[in-house]
Amino acid sequence: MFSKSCEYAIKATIYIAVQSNQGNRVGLKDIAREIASPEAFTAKILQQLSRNHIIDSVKGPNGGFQIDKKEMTRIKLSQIVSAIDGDAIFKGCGLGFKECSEKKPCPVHDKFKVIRNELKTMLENTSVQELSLGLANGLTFLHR
Amino acid sequence: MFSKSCEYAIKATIYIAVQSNQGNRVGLKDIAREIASPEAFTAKILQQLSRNHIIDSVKGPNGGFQIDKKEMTRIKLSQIVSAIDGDAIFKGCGLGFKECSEKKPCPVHDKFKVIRNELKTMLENTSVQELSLGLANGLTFLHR
DNA sequence: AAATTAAAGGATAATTTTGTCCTTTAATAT
DNA sequence: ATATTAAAGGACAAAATTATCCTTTAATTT
Repeated sequence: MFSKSCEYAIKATIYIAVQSNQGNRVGLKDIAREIASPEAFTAKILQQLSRNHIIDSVKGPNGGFQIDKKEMTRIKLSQIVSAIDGDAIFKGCGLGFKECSEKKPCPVHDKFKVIRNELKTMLENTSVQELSLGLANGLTFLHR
Repeated sequence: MFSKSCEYAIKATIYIAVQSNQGNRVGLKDIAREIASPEAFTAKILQQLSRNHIIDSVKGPNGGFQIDKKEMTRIKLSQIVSAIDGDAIFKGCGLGFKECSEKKPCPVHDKFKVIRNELKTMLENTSVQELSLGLANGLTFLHR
């Protein structure tokens, strides 16, 4: 569904959100350990998230990553997915056709459209804030 | 969403279905041309479909691929997807966790579950027969 | 200002997915 | 029986994704 990079991105963002809510800025090592991801690879992903203004990064001692509390409800899963995987999953054809539309649909177009739109809606309506709450409250988990 | 292999598999199966409904057995070259896929790569995929009893293959002169008409309504999209991509898309966690369950859910578990189940249901209830009709009737397309 | 800390970024490597080529096997037709 | 046809299968290659290592840049602390 999502690329590995995107999975890491979502996990990392949620973890950073939890920590930011507690007033903590977190470093790469911390994040990679917490979400069980390769450190250097995770660094690249965090860079992308930072460039896309999904997270903030601070260099130097006591540096690290954080998310502005006021922005946290604004950030939706869809933005993370778009930033890392692009928007093929929201807009793309189920069979990968470039030109697949209402007037020239592929065989699965109508059936696929329904699912794709529901996925899109779900991602657009799910905030990082919301997901971080479940994690902070111990209702959800980022590792086994 | 689906791998390239799986996209080819679905396209090929639908095309074979249309031809089988018209009493034609079709060869690899024909299929690859029609669905705009690399020939040798498509051959591998057709082998997998054949091994999984989704299509039948016949060697030698006038050989090729076909689908039993009586079986055609039985074959669902879900079987093609399972055969080629496995069942991660039906069962897997949205964030890729091995152990993600109701009692130990990942942060997106509840929201993702809904979409995944709808996708599963759609694929399980969509027959190749059904999709081949739209194509045969000129309502849907396998190329631009 | 100098030393230290941590992210940014470039280069490279491993793995997986996608794609190609060539030989073998099995069926049909002559 | 032999030749021909077309799928099956093995080995290999290219491309994309995932992952690692090392240097540079930008902060903070001393």
